[in-house]
Amino acid sequence: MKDKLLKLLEVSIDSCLEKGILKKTDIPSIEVEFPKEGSHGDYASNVAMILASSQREAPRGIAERIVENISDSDRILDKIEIAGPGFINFFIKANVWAVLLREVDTLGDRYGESNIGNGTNVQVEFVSANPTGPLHIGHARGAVIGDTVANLLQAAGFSVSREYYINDAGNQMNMLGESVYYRYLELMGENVSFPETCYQGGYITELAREIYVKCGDRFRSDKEGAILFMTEYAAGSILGGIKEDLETLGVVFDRYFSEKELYKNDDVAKILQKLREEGFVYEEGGTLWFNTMDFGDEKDRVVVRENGEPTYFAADIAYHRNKYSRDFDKVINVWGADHHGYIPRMHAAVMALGRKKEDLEVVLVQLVNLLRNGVPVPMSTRAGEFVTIREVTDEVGKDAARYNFLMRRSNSHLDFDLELAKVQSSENPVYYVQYAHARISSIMRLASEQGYQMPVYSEIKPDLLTTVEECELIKIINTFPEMVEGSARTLEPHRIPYYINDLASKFHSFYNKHKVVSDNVELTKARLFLIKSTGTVIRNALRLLGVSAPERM
RNA sequence: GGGCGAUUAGCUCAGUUGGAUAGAGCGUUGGCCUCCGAAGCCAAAGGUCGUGGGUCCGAAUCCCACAUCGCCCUCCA
Repeated sequence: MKDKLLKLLEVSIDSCLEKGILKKTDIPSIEVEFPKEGSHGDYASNVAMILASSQREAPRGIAERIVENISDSDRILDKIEIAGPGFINFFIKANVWAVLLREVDTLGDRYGESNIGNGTNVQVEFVSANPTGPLHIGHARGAVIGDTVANLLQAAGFSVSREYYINDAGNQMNMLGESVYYRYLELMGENVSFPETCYQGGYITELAREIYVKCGDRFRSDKEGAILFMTEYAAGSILGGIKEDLETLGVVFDRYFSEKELYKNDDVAKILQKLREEGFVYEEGGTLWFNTMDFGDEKDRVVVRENGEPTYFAADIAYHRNKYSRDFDKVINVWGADHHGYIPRMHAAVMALGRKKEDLEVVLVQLVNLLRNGVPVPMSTRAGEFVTIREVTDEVGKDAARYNFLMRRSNSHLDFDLELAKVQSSENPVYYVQYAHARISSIMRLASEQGYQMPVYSEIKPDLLTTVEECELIKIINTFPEMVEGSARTLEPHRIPYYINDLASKFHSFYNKHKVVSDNVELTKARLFLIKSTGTVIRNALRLLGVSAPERM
């Protein structure tokens, strides 16, 4: 509908130019938007006001001429008004709205998809937590946002791959092995003082016990061998647990990429050599520096330490080079907001690799404040006190967990209240939209008991859907594709929950005002078609969020 | 001290990238089930968009300064 109006305006302006009633200046891109106020029409355009400065003329006069030259050949317009400083307000005839539903019917499950991605290969890297402990609530938010961003991009026509980068090569891995080793010694009755720098969580002791049961005291006097083995064992076991936990959230990756591989294949050494050859790095004080300041970073960054070991950053450069070598046109990283300081250096790296800055986009996810009945739940990774993803999903369920993570802009702090999230009432927004879907299903069940088949578009009389509530519902259904598109383009999944909430609200209003199944057969068919379309959109939207659309609840 | 982000109704938050009288949910108050699911609907009350300047026909949105809060300023990951 928007496109049609844009076309009308374009044609009109063109003919004004031909007739010479408008000066041939730069014509800006025309915009049509939804006015908030009902009396301002169904759509409004501000072209006249934008043209005002270049035409050197009052906007209202320009608007008048544009309106006079609009030829509404399809006869969709009820009237056009010029209002305020120079807005052109369009009023659409009530009986043309339902025509828009045809598209929902023909596309079905695919309604909402677009092709702005045009098959571009995109990789979304997210979670990427160290395999040194179970995932906590903050990781869960990143996981759900990353997964949903991937869904959105897919729907927008990108070819998407989900990847988890396993930091299994640094110091923290030795620390993990050591932690298990000390617990292991404790189990055998040795008097050891457990270092403060080690991982304190109870899962470490459990791993030690497992190893003790399987291997006995074999490692008692072989500290080096023990740590090597236990690091490997613990990392594998913890990663396994992470994968299981992610699955309870509905998050599945296409690939897990190990940092160790980068060293094994000499990728880190190779990229350092390449940077050296191309003059992006220099030596100073026994360390190797990357000149990231040349790319806008606030200081240069170390890539090889004084002790000869490459930094995490060096591995990350190698990793990103690897990504681009796999033909990803674009790479999206979902990071915790505490890493925002790393964006400039990563962009520098990407540019040094000969890529455009835009080929790497970073989505920042703010920390989660976990509450129970409004009271903060204390968490400290170091002390091993935290609520894991598993505990959250067990308690509140996948749907409520995901929806709560997705409701807010990812770049703002989130209060996640365990009690609120599992309450099955109006305080909890998930149920509001799911309820709308269940209600639609219920009406359709009733209708089919009375012998109605679910109608397709060609079987209904769209002219019958003309009440305010019906038109409002159709209008919002019609904006779903552009909503998905915008959400994908800006990498802002939170727009979708807001949209569905609106949609559900419009549906409920319609439901409370009008009867779907009535004595009037034609009207019943038309309305059944309307709620069927509504259900399709709710289902499609919830699918993007990874939330189920129940038929009963 | 420097950088980034935030500041919108009592609370939690949106605000379509500069548009008309700033919105939603929760909470509060009052209505709506002999009738397709009341986990719902309708209505009311509630605002100096942190403060002060500036740009613009027009600012919650863009620019500058200040205030408060958070995060980051490792040769840790």
